[in-house]
Amino acid sequence: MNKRITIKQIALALQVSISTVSKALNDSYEISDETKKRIQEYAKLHKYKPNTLALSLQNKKTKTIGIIIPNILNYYFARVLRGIEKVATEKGYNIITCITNESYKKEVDTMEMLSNGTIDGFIACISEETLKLGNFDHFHDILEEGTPIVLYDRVPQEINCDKVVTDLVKSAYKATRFLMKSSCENIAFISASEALNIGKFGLEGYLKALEKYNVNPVKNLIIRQDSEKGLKEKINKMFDKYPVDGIFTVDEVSGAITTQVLNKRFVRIPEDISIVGLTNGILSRYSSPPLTSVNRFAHTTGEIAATRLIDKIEGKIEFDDVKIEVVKSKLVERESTKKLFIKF
Amino acid sequence: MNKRITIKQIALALQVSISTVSKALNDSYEISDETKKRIQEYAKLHKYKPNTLALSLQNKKTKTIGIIIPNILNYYFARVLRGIEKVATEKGYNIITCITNESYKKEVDTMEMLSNGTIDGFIACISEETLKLGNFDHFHDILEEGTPIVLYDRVPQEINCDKVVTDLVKSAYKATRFLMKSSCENIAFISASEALNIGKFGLEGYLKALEKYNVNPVKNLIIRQDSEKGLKEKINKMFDKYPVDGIFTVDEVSGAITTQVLNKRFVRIPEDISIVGLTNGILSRYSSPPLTSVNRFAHTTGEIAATRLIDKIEGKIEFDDVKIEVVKSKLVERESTKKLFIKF
DNA sequence: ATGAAAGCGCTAACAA
DNA sequence: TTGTTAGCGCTTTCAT
Repeated sequence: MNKRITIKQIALALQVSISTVSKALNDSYEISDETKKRIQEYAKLHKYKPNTLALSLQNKKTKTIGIIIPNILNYYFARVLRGIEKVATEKGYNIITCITNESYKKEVDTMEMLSNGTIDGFIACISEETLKLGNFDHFHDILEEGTPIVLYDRVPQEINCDKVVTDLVKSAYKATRFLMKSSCENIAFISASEALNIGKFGLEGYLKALEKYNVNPVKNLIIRQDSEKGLKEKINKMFDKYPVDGIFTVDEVSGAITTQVLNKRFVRIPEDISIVGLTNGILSRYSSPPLTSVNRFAHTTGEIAATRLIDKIEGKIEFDDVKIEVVKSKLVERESTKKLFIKF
Repeated sequence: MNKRITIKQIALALQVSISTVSKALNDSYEISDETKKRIQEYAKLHKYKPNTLALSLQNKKTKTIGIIIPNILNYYFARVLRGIEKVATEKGYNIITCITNESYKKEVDTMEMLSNGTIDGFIACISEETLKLGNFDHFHDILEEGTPIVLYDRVPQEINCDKVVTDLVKSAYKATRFLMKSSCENIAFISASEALNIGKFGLEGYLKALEKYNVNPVKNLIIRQDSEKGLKEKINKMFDKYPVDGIFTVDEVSGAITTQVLNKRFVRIPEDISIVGLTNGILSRYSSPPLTSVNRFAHTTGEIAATRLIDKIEGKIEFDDVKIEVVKSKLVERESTKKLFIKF
């Protein structure tokens, strides 16, 4: 079945030694042009391709990096992946992508499995469950073995390796501030991602902004849960009771659901209520109306992570030279907020 | 730096031979319990993990499958990936995911690169550019080498391998019929994915449905382009001129943009105009209102593809036993269409 | 019960 | 210019 040809077979067919073939195929100066030509032509004819496995075994380098993604349906992660992929390809690296589905076990298993010669390094985002458990031994083990890791998005302090993050608190702060600058007075906070960074830091930034502008947080204007279940009802109830005129949503789904509720209640966006989201993905872009939101430059995050990892793999950076890179975010104004004439 | 321990080192440390260590670690009956214990304990202590590369080289099996995805930001593909991933994990296979960004060159390069021992088989969706060029030599080559391929979603007849598809024509037919059954009389067709299967077969199904119900297609009610550029304007113009009361959109973005336009014009959905989409992703689910659309069971598609491929890799199916699996689709009723009381 | 040796496909130091 | 040999980490057959 497997018809792939090896240098051994070429050597046999052409009555030369294996090493001659190897050298000829690598265009070594040691081999005569004539022999080279003969060998290369034969190789081409028979579609010879070097066995990557054998090469990797030899070089102790696989030119592959392992990517750990908690959830590929998350648009942010998909975009990070794209960024990684771009840089990896440019630098001649393959990527092997693994999805943990936010599971601790899956994460441990895959990382164990890959760290046995299959990959030269990891770019990982820690799963929700692992984060909750707080058990990072697998990361420590792998680092100890000398395999470099770059963490992105979710980055516990306990793990001593390179990290790429967005300053979510600041981003949330900016988003909330924007609402206040467009003269919203009762700004609600909605999150369906309570367990994640985005939920935690989003709230932090939101509160920080309120404090800065001397607004007292109102408990009933803050909706926090870790799934979208029952969110619609909660939002409706909040609107029934309170004169909300600004909403800060942490994740895209919250933003979308809020918009659905508002549209159904015939509330005008942004005339009656403004919305700003902390996540800028397709839902925000294609919502009716399109939602103003904070763009977290996922693509850049991926690029930085990949560049850093490959530099480390190739020894351009010392293994112990560990760095945290903070990717800037940017508020993208769309139609869910009033135009501001005073820029700040 | 690289502190991974090998059997050789264990052998040296314990003053036994390499093969003894190998056998002991594989729990061979040949080795005395005592020696086994000694070796296994030492291995555990030093966190010995077998080198996957060496194993693969030996076994000529890598237990890895290569996944080719044209565009990971596409929700459908991301879901297919999940399905593949699930089955692969269950069966102890790793996946190495490559994104072609719809580029022919990228596709050829990655597939060449991986088909040299890195993977045992491919699950691939052909890139848009490759489809346009009509050059499938790389697929033929790989198949000839004895590497199994399962194609999904985009499946040219020229390639003789396993395939998993959705019957898009039928799906589009069903979607259009649904609009007619809810008494729409002027049904528009909107596509921003002209170059893709979905655009082509979507139109075919749409026209088929019209024909079946003796409705003459109106050229001006059909909008076809291969990007979303200027789509909004075109849709607006169409609404200005024609009394559209039903819309069939092929891709999610078209659906979302149509909804945006409609909302902006204060057209009520579904009271004034109904919308049905051929793609069921997050945009449809979280749109205002949520869009009725055809669910293509991406997850199932991935599962089937992976199962088929692994069966083939493991020799449970003959290499030449080639099959096309058609995954059924299902119309998901949401709020962009009127409720039908007569089921059909 | 243990070990020596060959081999998976390839490279590279060394020899001829 | 070409070939021999050892070795990457591991398994497996065949001695011992």
